[in-house]
Amino acid sequence: MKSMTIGQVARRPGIGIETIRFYEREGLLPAPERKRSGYRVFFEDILIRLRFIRRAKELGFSLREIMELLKLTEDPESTRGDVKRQTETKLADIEAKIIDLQRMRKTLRKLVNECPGHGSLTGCPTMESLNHDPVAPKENKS
Amino acid sequence: MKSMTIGQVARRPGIGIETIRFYEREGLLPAPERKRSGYRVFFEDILIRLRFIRRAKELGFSLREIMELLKLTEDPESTRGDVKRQTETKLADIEAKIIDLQRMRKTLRKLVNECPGHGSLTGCPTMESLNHDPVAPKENKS
DNA sequence: CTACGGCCCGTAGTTAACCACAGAGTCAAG
DNA sequence: CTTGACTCTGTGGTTAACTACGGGCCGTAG
Repeated sequence: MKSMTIGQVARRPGIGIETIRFYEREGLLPAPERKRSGYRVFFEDILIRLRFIRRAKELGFSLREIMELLKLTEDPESTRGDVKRQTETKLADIEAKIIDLQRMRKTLRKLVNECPGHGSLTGCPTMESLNHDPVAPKENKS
Repeated sequence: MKSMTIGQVARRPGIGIETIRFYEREGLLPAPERKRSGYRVFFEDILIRLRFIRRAKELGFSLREIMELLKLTEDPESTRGDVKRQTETKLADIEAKIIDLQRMRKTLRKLVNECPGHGSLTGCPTMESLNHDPVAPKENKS
């Protein structure tokens, strides 16, 4: 088992030393072993953990949600159904966001198309629209 | 000209008194008139302003960007081209976000479909995937 | 042995867009 | 005149996910 210092772990692109300590504080990483000096000692498994976290983030999971997922892996009672439910929830979240953004896109496209792109601002269709047209409300909360 | 207090302005759904003061501090609203008592005095035009802000927010503009837009309306030199450019930029931002989310959606859908939804976590395809599969990286920056 | 880089901890700052609160003055109804 | 609702300012807190910093050990190459 070759051990690593925090700096060696962080050397892998995309992770800062501070981030690792932050994840540890937040409970996303288990408290690592320490040398007598207090230096953290890491092994291969930390890399797996960090990769898990990074990939889940790429999929839109928040750190809080990732922690839920990680807790599942430690609970022998947890099932694939639990994981599937979380994934489905996140999928639904993301689909809602897409719909939201598509609505914005539609309106913005209309504005761009209507805009002559020259002339003074007086009567500018885009500005008029912002002043008067109702716009589909943006949903909130992730 | 009927005047309003800040409370009467805020009575319109969706705006808090604190928000109006916040917008004022941030320069999104002009400094209003005051009574000798110090009370702010508002007129109809504030409602237009607030509506403009709300709609631009619904379209995904940040307050900073909205301020840019508002500055344009006050600069006689500004043209529709200026506004169009901002709108196009925002449209591009939003399209990028949509693509990003669509990529996440695709992966999550795959995970949900592969998931049997029952059984222990050992060998759960979703967890395996998070541990091992490369996932298309999420773009960052708004 | 000394220098220099690595690591420790705790605290605080960052961004966005607010929300909350304390303590004080104001306004209007009765 | 009193009461209760409203408003004022200024400051601080919130959430998310880090990032930075200061002061002080640790470890190792030369």
